[in-house]
Amino acid sequence: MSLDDITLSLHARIRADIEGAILSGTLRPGDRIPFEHELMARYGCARMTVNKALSGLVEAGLLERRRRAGTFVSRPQIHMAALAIPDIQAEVTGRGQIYRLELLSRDVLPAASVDPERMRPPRGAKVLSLTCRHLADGVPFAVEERLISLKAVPEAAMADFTTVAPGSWLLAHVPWTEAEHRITAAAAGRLAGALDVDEGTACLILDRRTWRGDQPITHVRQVFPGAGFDLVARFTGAGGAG
Amino acid sequence: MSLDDITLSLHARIRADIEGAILSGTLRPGDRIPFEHELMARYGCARMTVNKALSGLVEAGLLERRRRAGTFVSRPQIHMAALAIPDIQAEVTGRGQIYRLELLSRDVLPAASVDPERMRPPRGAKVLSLTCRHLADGVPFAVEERLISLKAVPEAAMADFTTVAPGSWLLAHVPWTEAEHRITAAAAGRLAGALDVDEGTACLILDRRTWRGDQPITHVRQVFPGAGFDLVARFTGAGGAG
DNA sequence: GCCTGTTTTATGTCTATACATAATTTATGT
DNA sequence: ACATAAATTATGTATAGACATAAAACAGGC
Repeated sequence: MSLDDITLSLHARIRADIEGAILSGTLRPGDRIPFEHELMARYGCARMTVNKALSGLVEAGLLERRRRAGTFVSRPQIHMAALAIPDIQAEVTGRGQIYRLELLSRDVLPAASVDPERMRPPRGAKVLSLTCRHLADGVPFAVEERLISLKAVPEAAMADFTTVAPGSWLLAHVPWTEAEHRITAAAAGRLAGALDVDEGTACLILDRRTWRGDQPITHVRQVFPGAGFDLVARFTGAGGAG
Repeated sequence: MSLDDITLSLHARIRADIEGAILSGTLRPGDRIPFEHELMARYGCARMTVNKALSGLVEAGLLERRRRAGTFVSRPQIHMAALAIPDIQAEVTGRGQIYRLELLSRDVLPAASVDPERMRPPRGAKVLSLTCRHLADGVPFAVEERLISLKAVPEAAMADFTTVAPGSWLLAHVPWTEAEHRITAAAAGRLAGALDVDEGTACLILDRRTWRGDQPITHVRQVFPGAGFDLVARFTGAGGAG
């Protein structure tokens, strides 16, 4: 037990001890950890206290429990990395740069004319189609082409997207239940002009789709010029060092 | 309460009810959920049972609790997407294609000659440098350039990387405690030949670094030709639909 | 108004106990 | 030997109570 643990509650301390042993490699995937009654004796507490600590670690995916057999350190097969994809405005501001938004186009389309690859709005629905440019310190940072289902988000028809980025607006107004991200690389192509780069420049493309139940909410394709923008994810956890 | 809940334990049912209300949008970010004593009365159970259900949802990030104020639906500021970055061999095999590995080069370098941008091995350590090509049905799928610290993983010096991909081998043998992923787009450049594409072709570049404590384990740069490879993440959760 | 304590209240943590359940081990009958 | 039943055991779930603690609400004094 380390000195700075004195402020932690007992169950948090039990949890931290086991988590530490897993993260340091003392406990390895597949290892059995002490039985609840052993931990109970070691920490001099009730079983519920131990149980709460272990339940938290199960929830976090670090432990697995098998009745009659005991509690084991998880063996993470597929490695899940947490990748933060924040709002572009927040990203730019967070870098200490000045954010500016430009609305390049705004149209309301009938559902039938929407590319079903991008969104499948319900029959008869109207869809708001937006093209925006995000600038950081005056330099093009990303261009986005977005569809918003006005059936799912009727308020979007009234929103002023010349000052608030559609992404930020939706983030604050509309909850989703399902989402899909797709990350690809491609040449800048027809958006090269808006990004101030050459047509052949390699760009990072982020497709994001969200739903609420069965109903599509939005689809956005954000194009970042290859240089200057990375998606970075740093995290702590346990797994095989692939 | 739905009919298929009859098999769930009470705390799981409370949890499912609240989770459902959040995911369906009935409960929105920032909303207060009923107090523990109210849920206790509603479900006719002890407070610990309610508490366990809510604790799980806090752990999962769906709820936030404030003493004296109550329990609230979380307002996810930064949107975290779970992105699965599995082992390439598993990825190819999972697509129903035949995986083949080619080891293009293998060298042991002194720490001093390693680009510190890629890895900062401890003084005097030796580093294994590998270049591999991954093929799916005979077609180049990715090329990787990898460094492995032999100080951290001495067994790697003996491993046969002509049959097992270094990523798969490390995944199975070495636990990490910290990792960093970086995703960029760039032109194929000098690796174009190995990928059978044109030099200017846009490629997706995945940099992955892992540590165990302070000690670096591996750095790998995997280059995927833009066409044919996407990183896709599909998930369920709750948040603003940005 | 503004800055204090004081009270209230919802969550935080913990106990000691009870019975349920699933899986393993041991015993038993044929 | 083998299938079957019984005992064992670790986790799963739940209870009813207790005291701690942080934050909001309220009061009183300046």
